[in-house]
Amino acid sequence: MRTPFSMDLDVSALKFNPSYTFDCGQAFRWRPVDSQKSIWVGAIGRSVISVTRDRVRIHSQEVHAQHHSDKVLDYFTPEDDLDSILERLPKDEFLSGAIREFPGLRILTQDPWECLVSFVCSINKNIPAIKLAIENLCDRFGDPISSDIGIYHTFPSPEALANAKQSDLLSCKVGFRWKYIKYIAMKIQSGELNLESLRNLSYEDARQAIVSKLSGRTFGVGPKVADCALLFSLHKTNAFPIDVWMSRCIREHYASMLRIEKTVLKKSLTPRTYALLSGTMRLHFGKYAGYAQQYLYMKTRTDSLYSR
DNA sequence: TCCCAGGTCCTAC
DNA sequence: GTAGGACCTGGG
Repeated sequence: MRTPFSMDLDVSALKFNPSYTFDCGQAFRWRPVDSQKSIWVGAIGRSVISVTRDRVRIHSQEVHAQHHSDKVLDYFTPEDDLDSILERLPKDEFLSGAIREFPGLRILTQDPWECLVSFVCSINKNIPAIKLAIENLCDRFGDPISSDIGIYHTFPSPEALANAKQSDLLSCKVGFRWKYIKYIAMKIQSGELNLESLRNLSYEDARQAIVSKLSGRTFGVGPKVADCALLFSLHKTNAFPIDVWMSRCIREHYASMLRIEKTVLKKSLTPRTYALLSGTMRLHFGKYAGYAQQYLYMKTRTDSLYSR
């Protein structure tokens, strides 16, 4: 019987808000464990993690978890100085409101494989259903990790999903996405696509590498899913994913400012339209466009909930 | 019971 | 190039 091990990291300097950061749709496995949403629990790599505003606690039965502490800290993107990033963004009334409303929203640096598969699961699903499917995959195909606060599961390895049977994937409620997940897992397992190797590439080059390997026939990685993986795991901060919410946001707040023809926004989001909108927003917001996107996303969604 | 969901693929023009 | 439909399934 191994002794439960835990250690704390002080993250007060990051000035981050767990609720906004974990609930803004960039990650799907974090859960609040109290009604005030002040403590959140999830897994990073092979460690169970609990998080508050000021500290990150690593719970483990594996002593080598000590060596994970750097990796755990990296997940919270400590190199990003939130104040100066937000300061640098070109302000308008809507973005300023979003930043005031959601202080401490940070962009995480997730595992790229986990992030990519998670966003493939997001295709044509609502957020509760996305969370359910991902949790099912982890329970079914991940490794159990025990801790003093309970048993969790790692995110499945590429090998586990590459070798998974169709029926077992379907039992996780991933639906038609099962074949996308399996094919992507096979590409990673074979080494044909190495996501980690894209870390040092520019946004454009990393994007090209993903799209050339995974876009098109049966792979399920279109421009939106690719941009989410680039922003939320490979930390290409100039990526600007366009989804239905962002289309609405642009139509209502940026179309006239950025001289985007309204007819463009009425049409279905073709690859060309996507490239035009995303490119315009990247040009406008610059190096940290992805941060702007997250704040705008939160604000647009929240405003919509209140106006229902 | 029916519609919709942080999209993508396929087919027909 | 692009519009229109299909797609698994759970939530509202």
